[in-house]
Amino acid sequence: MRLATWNVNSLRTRIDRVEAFLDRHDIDVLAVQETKAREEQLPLMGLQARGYEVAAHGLNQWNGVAILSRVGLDDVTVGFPEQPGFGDALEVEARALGALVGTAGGGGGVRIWSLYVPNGRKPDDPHYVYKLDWLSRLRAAASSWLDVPTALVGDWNICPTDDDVFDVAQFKNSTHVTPAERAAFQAFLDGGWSEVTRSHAPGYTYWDYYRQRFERDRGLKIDFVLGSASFAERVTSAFIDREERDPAVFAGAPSDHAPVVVDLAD
DNA sequence: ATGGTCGGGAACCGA
Repeated sequence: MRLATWNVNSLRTRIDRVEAFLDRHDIDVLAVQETKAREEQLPLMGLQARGYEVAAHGLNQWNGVAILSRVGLDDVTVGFPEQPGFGDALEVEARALGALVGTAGGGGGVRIWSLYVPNGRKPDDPHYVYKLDWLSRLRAAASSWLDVPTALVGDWNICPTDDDVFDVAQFKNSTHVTPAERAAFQAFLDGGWSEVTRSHAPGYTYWDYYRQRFERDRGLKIDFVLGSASFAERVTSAFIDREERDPAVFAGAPSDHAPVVVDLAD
């Protein structure tokens, strides 16, 4: 089974590229972030023609995540109902989703969570506290799935090491690199999760749109796949599709994130 | 320290 995660920065704007990406790499399950689309706005025709269905989708006022799959789906759970939203009480918290996805061969399901970890904005912003609290709640919620094949995939908005930042000095007053955020990420690893892409696919996964950050390879590594033990042992390879981020390779504007692809043994 | 570029949705906010 081939799994991918990709912050697409608007599914509607990017749909042609998403479909081409699914075709190009023969993807079975795609976890997407920043869909920026309400349910009724999802561009489904081309996806359904390719055999994909939306396994899960959730949206709050400024974001949205989804899981697209062409393999059997089962027992889909959506949302994080115990999680309070940030700010407006009417805001729907739905930036973490879980879906149980059965493998095509039938040999046991894999749980895929499509995550958009809150950005944090600035270390002195209330949203930063919210980010840390959100991660703590996610870890607690996901811990019960450590004993089954589970992957927490998506945009973590954390650079776990200095090597994951093009210039850590530029981030001295910024989120993504603070000790508290790194400790929050490390807590997942200490708790039994394994990051399964780094060893196969080193390098950045995100480059800001401005100042030609991609062309100069001044990026961040913030998109990760954390697997439970029974998921991690099935991972055979992984790669970052840098071409998808390269403005010179494909038609139309790229997302600011590159997709990360993971292969699983049956 | 600021600004640079995107996307959404129609003025700025979020990243």
